[in-house]
Amino acid sequence: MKIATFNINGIKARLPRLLEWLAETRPSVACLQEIKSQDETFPGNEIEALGYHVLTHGQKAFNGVAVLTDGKAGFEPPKEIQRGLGIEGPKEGEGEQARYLEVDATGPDGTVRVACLYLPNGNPHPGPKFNYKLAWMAALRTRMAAIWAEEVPAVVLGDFNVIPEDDDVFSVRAMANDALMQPESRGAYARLLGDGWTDAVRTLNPRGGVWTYWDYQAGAWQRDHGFRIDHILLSPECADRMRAVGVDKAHRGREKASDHAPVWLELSL
DNA sequence: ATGGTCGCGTAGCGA
Repeated sequence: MKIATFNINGIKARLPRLLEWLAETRPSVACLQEIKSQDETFPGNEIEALGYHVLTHGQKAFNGVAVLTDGKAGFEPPKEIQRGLGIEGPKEGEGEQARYLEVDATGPDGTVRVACLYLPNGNPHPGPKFNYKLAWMAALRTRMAAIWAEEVPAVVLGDFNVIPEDDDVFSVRAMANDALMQPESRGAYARLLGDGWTDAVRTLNPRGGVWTYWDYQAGAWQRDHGFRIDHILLSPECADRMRAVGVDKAHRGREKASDHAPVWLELSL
């Protein structure tokens, strides 16, 4: 089975590109971030027409995540396990932002726990938004420990908004003050790996230089000024079954593209 | 140091 993550940066602007990507690459499970839509107005019908089941966790205008499963390939609708991590947004009285959706994905070859996440950006640093990011990462670590304890095949993936190492960014100097690569952000990410989770995308090149995001500004795509912030973490039950991993880089170069490229993993399960 | 570009929703915030 193939499990993918794609920060689409707005479903209203991205629907044609999303449908195209689904049809061309046909992931068994697709995790979407930044749908920027409420559940009621998410265009599920057009995605279902391709044979996908759709589960959304959205909010108005910002954030929002979704999980799709390939009904045509014999996958059941995503079975919801948990939405949200119970962390209040950084603004007073704002409530919780829509950033986490955990499901069981069951297909012909078995069940995988899939946690789709959109981690807070955390800029500007320092400040309340950065503190919110760190609190969110602490809650994520707690939740991942609970998943670990279930000893099920599990994949935790999405836009982590963390550049893990210096060789995961086009220029350390250009990004030095960004929340995405502060020592606290990196430390929290490193603790997840220290807990035993495998960074699947890192295996593409252990020396770095793999990008999943290119800014819209300053000709970043044309200059290949990118960085790696979309990650796929595997429980031990999945790490042994990893068969292939990749970045659909060409999709970043298309008309009206997202600023992220899709990232995927093939499991022998 | 600044400005550079998008999306949502239709001003200004978030990235």
